[in-house]
Amino acid sequence: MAGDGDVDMAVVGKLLADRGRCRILLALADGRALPASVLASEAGVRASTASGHLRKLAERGLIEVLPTGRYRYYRLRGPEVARLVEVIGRLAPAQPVRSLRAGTRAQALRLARRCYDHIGGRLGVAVTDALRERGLIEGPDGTPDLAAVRGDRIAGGVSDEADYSITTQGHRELPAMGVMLPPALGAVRCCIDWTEQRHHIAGPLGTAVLTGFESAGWVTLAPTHRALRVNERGISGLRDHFGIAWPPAATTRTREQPCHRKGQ
Amino acid sequence: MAGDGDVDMAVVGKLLADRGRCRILLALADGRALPASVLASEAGVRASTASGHLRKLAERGLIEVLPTGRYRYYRLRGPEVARLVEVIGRLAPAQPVRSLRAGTRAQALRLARRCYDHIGGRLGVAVTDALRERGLIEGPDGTPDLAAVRGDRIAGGVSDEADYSITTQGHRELPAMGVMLPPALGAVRCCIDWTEQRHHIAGPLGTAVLTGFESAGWVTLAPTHRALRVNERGISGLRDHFGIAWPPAATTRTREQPCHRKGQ
DNA sequence: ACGACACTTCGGCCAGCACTGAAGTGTCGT
DNA sequence: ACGACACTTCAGTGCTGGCCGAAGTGTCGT
Repeated sequence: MAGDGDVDMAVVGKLLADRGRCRILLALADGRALPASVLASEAGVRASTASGHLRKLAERGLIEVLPTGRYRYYRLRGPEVARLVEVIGRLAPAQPVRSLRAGTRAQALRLARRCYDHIGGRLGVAVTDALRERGLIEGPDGTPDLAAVRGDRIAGGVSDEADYSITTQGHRELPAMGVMLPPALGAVRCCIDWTEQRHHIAGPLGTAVLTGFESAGWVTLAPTHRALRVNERGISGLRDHFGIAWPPAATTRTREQPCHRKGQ
Repeated sequence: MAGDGDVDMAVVGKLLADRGRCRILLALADGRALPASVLASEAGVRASTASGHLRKLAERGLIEVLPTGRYRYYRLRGPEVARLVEVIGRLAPAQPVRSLRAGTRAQALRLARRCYDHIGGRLGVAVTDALRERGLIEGPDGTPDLAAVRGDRIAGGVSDEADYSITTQGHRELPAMGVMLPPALGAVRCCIDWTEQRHHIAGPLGTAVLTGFESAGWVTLAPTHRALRVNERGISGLRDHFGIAWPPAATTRTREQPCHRKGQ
């Protein structure tokens, strides 16, 4: 009687129940394709174990494989998987930082990272803020950043997504700023950054911004992980076109995981 | 070195790795609060087992408890959890139907169900179609239903969400149709129905439509599960105001799970 | 042709966890 | 005050599944 004919979420849940597999998905969350050996070291397990993980993930359609010579490159299978990673990330606690390297790496990720097809971290939020301040995009009825206003906890009821839209001014000025707008572009999807707890642009506009930045040579993806590095040209570009001072002043201390305190 | 300081998705994944717990979440997916005993039978386990599940889910902030006398009502904690259920549901396969009761129940769910704060199933899609055909909402650059056009598989690259917006005509006519528009309403979030593989309205407008239907007494929630039943008044209301013939002609056969065929 | 390399499959080991019945706590009806 | 009821905690049991090393397959460099 119970749950028959319903959807069996547990088969996907089991895939997400292992730390190693989650690390693999997280490593792929920037949209790149990575070989099995890299994913094994990313997951912190031997090649044989990682191979089993990858097989299971591929069987369920969460990732796909691109065989290339003796390497086998894996990548996320479609944007819905990236969304799944994002949504779970918002509900999950942070892992404790156990080494200096991990600390600097975590900080780099907090600063700027690639989320499948758009920019996350402080840079993503800063760009979103800049676009709004300059009137290129606007929220529903022109409200400021909802999440920032409320400053809520994750479980506390922050509207999970807000829908901004591009203003006529945005349509006019954005192409000049290196952001090529795709022809069919209605509203702007925004999701909440799990490090910043603020809205940042995603969706088609987010993709356009990221590709614009990349083709202008402003940002480059770190070789081993999904952190984005802003180079000299990017720093001046952000300043001149967006009014963003980068890197940001280190006013915000490394804010620890704001999530669920245990036991009610 | 691996994954430190990153987000630990596995702790959430472990919660989703059990069929019983998933059934609990699914039972709560309509936004209601249910007592532990009901959730136990829904999950197909003894009360003691269910109690353990509920404790774990509550500890991680996925659900919250409302103690009322000797009953303890549980409900999802916030819309992000409902989103998580939706997102996973789209990637998960259907459970096999093992009984006649389960079959009719599954069919009722496919027909119309409540998804936390909006309508899903064929009814949700039908309403969305009706609103678009009558010019009350429109997609980016007025495209028809993207998912319907492509007819794609889940993993095949259907845009996971599209953003529609309300037309001026919609702002004028919707209130007369019993749909009270909230003041701040920019774009319309749409998500893809996991039974219909088509867009249906969610977000604020979805909530407004559902509450409009409910307060007009058109639909009622089934007592034991999240299926929505359309009564006489609802049938005529849907016909007169939306041009929807309900119940729909049974042209579309019970389409089986369209998901991942195993092994590439 | 040879070894080095990337990756997979297989067998065995061990930990974690879902499940239950029984016992305990708090609440409701009479 | 008493039993019925909703729910929780606890101790014991059994299975699922992650992990590794060793061995096997296919690919690349020289």
